[in-house]
Amino acid sequence: MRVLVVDDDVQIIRAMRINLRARGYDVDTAADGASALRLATEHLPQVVLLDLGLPDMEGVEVIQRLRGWSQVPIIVLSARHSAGEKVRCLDSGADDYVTKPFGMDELLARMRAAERRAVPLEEAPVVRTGSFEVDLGAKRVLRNGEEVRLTPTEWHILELLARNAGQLVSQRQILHDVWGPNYQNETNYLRVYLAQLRRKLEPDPAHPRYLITEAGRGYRFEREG
Amino acid sequence: MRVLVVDDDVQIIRAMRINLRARGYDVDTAADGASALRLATEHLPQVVLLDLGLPDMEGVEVIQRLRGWSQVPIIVLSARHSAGEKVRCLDSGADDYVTKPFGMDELLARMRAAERRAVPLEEAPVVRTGSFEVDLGAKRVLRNGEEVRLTPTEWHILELLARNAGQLVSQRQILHDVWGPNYQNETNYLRVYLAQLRRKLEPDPAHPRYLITEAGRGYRFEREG
DNA sequence: GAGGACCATGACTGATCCTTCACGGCTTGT
DNA sequence: ACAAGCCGTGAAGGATCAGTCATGGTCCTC
Repeated sequence: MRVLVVDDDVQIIRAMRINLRARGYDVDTAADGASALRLATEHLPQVVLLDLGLPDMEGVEVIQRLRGWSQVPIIVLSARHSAGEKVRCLDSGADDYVTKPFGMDELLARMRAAERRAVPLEEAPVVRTGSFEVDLGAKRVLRNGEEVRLTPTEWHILELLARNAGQLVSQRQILHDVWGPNYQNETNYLRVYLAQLRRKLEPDPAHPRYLITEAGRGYRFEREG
Repeated sequence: MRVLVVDDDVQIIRAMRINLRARGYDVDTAADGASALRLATEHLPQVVLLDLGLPDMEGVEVIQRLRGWSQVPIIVLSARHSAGEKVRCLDSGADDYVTKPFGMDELLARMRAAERRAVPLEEAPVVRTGSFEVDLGAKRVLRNGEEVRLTPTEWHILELLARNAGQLVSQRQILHDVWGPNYQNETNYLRVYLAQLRRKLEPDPAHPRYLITEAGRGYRFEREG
């Protein structure tokens, strides 16, 4: 669940990032309207928390430009209690308007409410190869139409590689993403799990076509065999 | 555009009725939870404005019973500033929570926001498997043409899985949806209830074909055996 | 107040998964 | 050719997770 936090106050950004991370959100942050709009197009967050009073743009303008192409829930955070501002934001397309100071619990509840009724816009993110397909939404892998059973760790690694299909993912990055920051030297694990993934997915596990090793650098998910 | 105003204060009822009428709404009013629920079923309002502190029923209960069959936007109006109350209402299914005193303009803007994103209600889908069918609209399960009796909790879990048929649903998500945010570690419950569901629905409960466990990941409703 | 339905909770057993190690092949540089 | 890394493979112990059964509690009905 990805959330985009837009605020020009570094303190707030930090506090929000910590709080939201702890609740299991992936957090993007932006300090101005332009980078907010860019990040929104790149990462497609499921919720946007928008502070008013950005340096480069009116809040209403950010809302309108987001609404130009996206239905993502927007929750406005603001210190201004002006009723007119609330009405303008809500009528521009914001979903909710919370005035500072607010409790984190309340904000989280409002985020859940917004997510709950969000249009399930989903484009089906499925990564296909010549031999199997990875359904990132359903969290499952099909090979010849049959489901392949993966363990949590196996899936975690495969998902990471598939989301970066065609690109090299470094060993450090995999270890960090899957096992956390304290396992960056356990390249052992990668060898074991990559072997298991190949055994389950590759036509000829001894000569991988899709899960490619780049010696000393990392691994790469290749779509075309 | 019909709106249902629920409040036990005659003054407020009158004021709201006048204000909303002037904006072109058709207004129903109820002074307690029971008549609110009855009016909601009879007139199918497009928005519900719900005051807390009704004489006969907790606000959360009204929300839950409405949500049992309706997706109508619910905006809670309350003099209580307690954060816990807000969280409970929002997590029970309320769309917004406005604290008194509030400006009429703000309320109207929030109503417009709620109406805007209200989904035109979907047709009741039925999820079929080789052994039974789940009627999400009628909230019941048929097996060999006969109704299977499910307890509320069993149904809640089955409904969640069936709505996401084919997709993996994590344990956390089920626990959060069914028991609330404070039960995310009670994986015990899932084991017990999944066993009960299998006993009632699976042809061979010891070897489930439709309610699939993925160890460490979650559960999956599988349509095809 | 007796009974039944439903829920919460704990204990036990079996299954699954993770970690770790050992060994051998392959590549690279000297 | 040899040594040193790096990688792939298989297997074993221990940790974690799931299925099952049993128990006590609460609420509602009769």
